[in-house]
Amino acid sequence: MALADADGIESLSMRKLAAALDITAMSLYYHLKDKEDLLDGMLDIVHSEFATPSAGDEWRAAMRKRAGSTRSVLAQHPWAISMKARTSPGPATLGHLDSVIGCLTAAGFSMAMTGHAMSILDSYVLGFAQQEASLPLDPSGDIGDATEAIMAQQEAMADSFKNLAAMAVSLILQPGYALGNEFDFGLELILDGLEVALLSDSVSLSQ
Amino acid sequence: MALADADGIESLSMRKLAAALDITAMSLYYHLKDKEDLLDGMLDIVHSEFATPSAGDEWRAAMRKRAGSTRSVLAQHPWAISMKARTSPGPATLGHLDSVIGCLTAAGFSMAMTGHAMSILDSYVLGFAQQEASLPLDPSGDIGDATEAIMAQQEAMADSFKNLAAMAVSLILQPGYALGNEFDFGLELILDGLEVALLSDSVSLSQ
DNA sequence: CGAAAGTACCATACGGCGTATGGTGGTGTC
DNA sequence: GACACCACCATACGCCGTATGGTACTTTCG
Repeated sequence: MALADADGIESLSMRKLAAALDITAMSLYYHLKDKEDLLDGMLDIVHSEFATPSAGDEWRAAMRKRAGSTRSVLAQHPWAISMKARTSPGPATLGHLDSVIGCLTAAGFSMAMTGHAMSILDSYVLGFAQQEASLPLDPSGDIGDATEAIMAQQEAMADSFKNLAAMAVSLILQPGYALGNEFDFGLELILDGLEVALLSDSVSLSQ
Repeated sequence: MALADADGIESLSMRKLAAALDITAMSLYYHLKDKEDLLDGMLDIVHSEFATPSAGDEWRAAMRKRAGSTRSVLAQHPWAISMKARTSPGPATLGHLDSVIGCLTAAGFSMAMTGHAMSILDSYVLGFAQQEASLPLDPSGDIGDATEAIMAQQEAMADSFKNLAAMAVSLILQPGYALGNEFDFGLELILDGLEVALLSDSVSLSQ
């Protein structure tokens, strides 16, 4: 994982991993079935780093914490993002999901509504992490260094893509703009929506 | 793209692509700088398949159409999902974004709110597509074939992951459950939230 | 006309990859 | 003292992306 964080997942080879461990490539195959097996294990470790709700947590706070930690963990291990859509989950992955379901049902969510909530939250956070990872931002989230590169394309865009150009100058290039702010907006919007859905859900159940 | 759709992106090599075109691998390098160049081009074509809002479209309908078409296009080209987070957008990508910005600002969204709306919608749809692609579902979205495999793990899970097991039997394995239904729930929740935000946005602007 | 320039393709080769096959020496057990 | 097991390794095969340096054929132009 240190190698993948430093040089990118595509440059992690069995030979390089072995060299970092002072053994040869083939020795790895005593411990691992194949490279897939290695990646599955790495992904499960990533899942173990996500904040997991404890029994009794208030659901909104728990989901906020989970979303935030997921985002920051995935920012630290960007290679995990595209792998998250991987079949064959490990124990950490399953345990994490289990706690989330427990938290939501304890808060009064029906099983169907729990499924809805997890689907929308997970999709949002995963998608956001992926978009965030694709931007040439420094870790602060500030647009910083990229500004000049964008300004260079600015003239070419002004003709063909007027709206895009307008957004660039009046929003994205403004000092203080950071994609991180967008994350909270969307997350709160979703949590608000879920709260409403939760209310009508429990009403319909109690009738 | 046909090759990537059929056999997966990881099995698309310059040699195989060349063979499919009845030329040799090195001949491709007359037309392409390198393999990255090829992938960038493929991704831009995918972007051109997304439904793009026309001037004057009602924003909710336009965003619904865009989200739905994005989802189905990405389901058809699953390899594009992990590539979507790719720097160096092509003309189709930029043109698409431009139209979306135009649609939202025309509907009364401020530039900041347009940014919020695009961020949350794009994150949600992209994340959902990624999760959808990772599930072993048949194209209908029905759980179908996977049921037996899940049932086999069922006993092992019942002990360690009680909530997960409960969700499996009472929700996911129920006949008629399909992940596709989750998509619409989340999308409408987000659109509702944006509508509320749009109203308070224009109120605060008119004051 | 003939030469130069440009276009589309190709043969060969290099270093890297995942991993199949078949070892090797050290340790613990009965 | 025989045997099994553990952790590691040497060699080799068939892939991969692509650097280098061609080759025919067509178009352009003095």
